[in-house]
Amino acid sequence: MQGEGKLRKGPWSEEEDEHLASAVAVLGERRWDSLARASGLRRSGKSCRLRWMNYLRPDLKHGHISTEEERVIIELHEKLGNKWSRIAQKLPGRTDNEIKNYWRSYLKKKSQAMEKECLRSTINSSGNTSLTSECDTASPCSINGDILGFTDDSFDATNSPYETRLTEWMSNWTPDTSKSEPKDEYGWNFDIYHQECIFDDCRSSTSIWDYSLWDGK
DNA sequence: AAGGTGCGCAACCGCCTGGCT
DNA sequence: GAGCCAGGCGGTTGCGCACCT
Repeated sequence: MQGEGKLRKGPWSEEEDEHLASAVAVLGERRWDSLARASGLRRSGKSCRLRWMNYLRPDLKHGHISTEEERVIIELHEKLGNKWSRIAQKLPGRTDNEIKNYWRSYLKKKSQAMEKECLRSTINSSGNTSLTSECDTASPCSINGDILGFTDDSFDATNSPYETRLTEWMSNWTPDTSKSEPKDEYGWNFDIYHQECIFDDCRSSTSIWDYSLWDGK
């Protein structure tokens, strides 16, 4: 298609950013292939669109996801699943890519917390560290070792297609009903995190963000 | 100080969808 | 209705940086 040599890939330079911004100012946010050609940028239309949408758009927020934004993401993900663009529509200034990346790291933290909880429950109930029936029926441990056929070391809960299954599983799982907390006003259950804190005798938090800041020491 | 490891994020890939002819 | 194409979207990869040992 592009008869004028190879298209550039990889990170965008400042000059390219400026060039793209000027082109968008003149031609508008559409016809990205034509825009890419007309601007002289040796980038694909897709690449230009992505760079503009995810980085250069003037209305974008840059920086950490706030607690409130996090709440919205969790709530909407519960309703919509991995519909990142739909979720992003509800968060002005945030991109689908940003939310998707955020969710992946969030999910990773969450799965790690659950593995800890699973181990803790086992230690409490049996006095040793081997997995028992408490963990091996429907927990991350069983997903980890039995159902999906991963070893503990190789398991990565954030990778699809297991991500979806783990998400579904987590939305239903209550690790220890004797210590369960009521759901908050958004219908979200913080059991896992509270129990981690109880275990280390440092229970003071009431939000998942608080937990994510806790480094387990 | 150097090497290893984990994390965050930008960017790419490939499939899907909708509009146009 | 069929085919084509641009754009949209979700999944994945890879790089750079910070932190740890």
